[in-house]
Amino acid sequence: MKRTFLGEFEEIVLLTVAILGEEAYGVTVTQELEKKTGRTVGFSSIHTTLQRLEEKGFLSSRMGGATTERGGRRKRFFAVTAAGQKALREVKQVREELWAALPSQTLQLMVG
Amino acid sequence: MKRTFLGEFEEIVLLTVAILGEEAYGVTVTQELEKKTGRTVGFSSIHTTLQRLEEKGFLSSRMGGATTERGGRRKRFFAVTAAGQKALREVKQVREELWAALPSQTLQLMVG
DNA sequence: CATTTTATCGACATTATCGTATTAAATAAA
DNA sequence: TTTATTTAATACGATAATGTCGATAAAATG
Repeated sequence: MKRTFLGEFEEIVLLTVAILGEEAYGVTVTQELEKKTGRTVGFSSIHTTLQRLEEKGFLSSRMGGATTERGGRRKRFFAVTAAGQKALREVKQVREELWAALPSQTLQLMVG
Repeated sequence: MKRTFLGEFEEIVLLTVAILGEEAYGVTVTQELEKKTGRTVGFSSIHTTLQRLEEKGFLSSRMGGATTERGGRRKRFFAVTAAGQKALREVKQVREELWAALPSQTLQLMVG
C-alpha cells in the first residue's frame, strides 16, 4: 500500500494524546481512552499504535526521567506533531462535509 | 478479533451510501466518494467494502431491474440499515466528545 | 535481589486496496 | 431467432497496512 491515512484507532489514540498534553504516555493514554470512549484495550495495542504514529510522523516522543514513585521503568512521553495536527484536522473536515451532504430527510431519520 | 467496529474507510463508504439514498451502487458510490473526499479509489475497493458492510449488517442490498441503457449488468443497490445508522451516530459522537475534551489552548493551536 | 511500573517484541486477525476475471444484459449481425 | 459483440457492473484472489494480544525484557527503587 502507500496511502498512509489515519486508521480509525490511530485517530482516537492521536486525539487522546492531544487531550493529555504533557502527560501522555502508554498508561495514561490507555486510561484516558477507555474513560472517554468506553472501549477497553490492552495497552500493548496502545503502544503499538503509538509507535506506528511516530513512524508516520504524527507523534514525537522523549524518555522521561526518574520519578518519586516506588519503582518502574522510565516513561516514554508522546506529543502530537504539526503533521499530526494537520492529519486530525483533515479527517475531521472530510467527515463534517460528508455529514453536511446528507439529505435533510435522511438526517432526520438518523439523528432525529 | 471480534470487535467489528467501523474501519476508517468503511465509515466514509457508509456515509456516502447514506448521501446517495436510492441511487447507491458500486459506480455511483465510487464517484461520489471521490468527489466529496478528493480521494481516488479503484471501484473494486468500494465493492469489497460494500460487501463487508453488508456482512456486518450495516448495509442491505437488492438487485435493480433492467434499464434503458445500451448494455450492462444489473446494478446492486445498497441502503444503510438501522444498525448502520446507529454505528455512524456512535463514532461521530465519540469523536465529538474527544474534540470537546481538548484543552482550549491546544485547540487554538490546532484549528486557530 | 524482589517487586513494581512501563516499554518492546513477535504473532495473528481484520481491513484497505488493487488488478484481473467473470457475469449479465442489450443490441447488432448472420 | 441464434450467435457475437459491446458495455456496465460485480466477483475473486492476492498483498499491504492496521488493529489487538500475550509474553518478555528493562529500568527503578526498597
